[in-house]
Amino acid sequence: MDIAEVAKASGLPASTLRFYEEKGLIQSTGRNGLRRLFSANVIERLALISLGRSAGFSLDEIGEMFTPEGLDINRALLLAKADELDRTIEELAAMRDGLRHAAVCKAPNHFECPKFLRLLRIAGKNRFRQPNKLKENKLKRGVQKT
Amino acid sequence: MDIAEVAKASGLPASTLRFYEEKGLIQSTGRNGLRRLFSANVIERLALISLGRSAGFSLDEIGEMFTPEGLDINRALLLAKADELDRTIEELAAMRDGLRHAAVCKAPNHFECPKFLRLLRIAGKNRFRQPNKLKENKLKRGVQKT
DNA sequence: CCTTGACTTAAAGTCGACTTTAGCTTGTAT
DNA sequence: ATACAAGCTAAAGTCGACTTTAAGTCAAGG
Repeated sequence: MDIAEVAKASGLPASTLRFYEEKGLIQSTGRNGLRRLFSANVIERLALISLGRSAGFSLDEIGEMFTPEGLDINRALLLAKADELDRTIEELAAMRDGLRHAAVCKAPNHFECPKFLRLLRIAGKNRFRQPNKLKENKLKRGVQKT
Repeated sequence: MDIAEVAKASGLPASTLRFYEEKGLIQSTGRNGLRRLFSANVIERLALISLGRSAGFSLDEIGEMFTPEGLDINRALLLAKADELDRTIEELAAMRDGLRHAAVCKAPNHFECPKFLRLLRIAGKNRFRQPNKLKENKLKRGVQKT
């Protein structure tokens, strides 16, 4: 299949496919002139990559999970990520509760509110970040070059 | 207090404090020569900012919550973030379960495993990202300019 | 008075995952 | 045979939140 077909089947733009190939995450099976040719199983591989990304793996980490023959799941790494997710989930849950409290708390100064102070303590422990432009990108991507 | 004191009290590097001031998130009360002077309440403000970051707010969003007089918590925004966190937590939990399953699943091809396929479906819905270099940065920061 | 170390600024650099651009090349349809 | 849409490459740009760098200022201690 050519790159456009892969793009359509995987939902990823061609630029991303080229980028992934350059990174060694997928391979093309050959060329027809200049044009890359892919075998159908690249679709599964891309699904795996998307999955990994969703689970919080970096592209490099995902790359390390693949062996020449195919995917070689590193079980220890999976379990470590799962544990990491557990910790993240706990922190996010605490934050969520704190936010809901803050929204109704009527203490004039939040620093006098014990719940708020607890929240502050939790927050101090860790910093994580989330992007906030993902949907926009998805939308743009869908609309691109109509 | 001068910037070094604020840095120490807040745990943030001076460069970050200047950056936040430039962004309008904090203000200095004046100067002693070139040097910024801060009033003590900037510490609380910084705690609030760190809290917001931990809860997933962007600096711009945090900025919008402050009014000239101080902080003016936008309750609707807080609740919306809390709901967003709920959704994120659900997805992360599904991912975590999927990872744990994948680590023990012995199906030769994961695409034949229904649990795995369900995971794939969930992953397809959303993409979120997490950084992976935060601790390193923190460590480096502690060691800097010994 | 002079050194010095903490502070200042503006501008550039970093990180990860891509996207965009500019300028070519080519398979395919007419 | 020729046009042209679709592919190609290398390089630069983007986003957010900072950090780093280079070059300059200056208050305070000796």
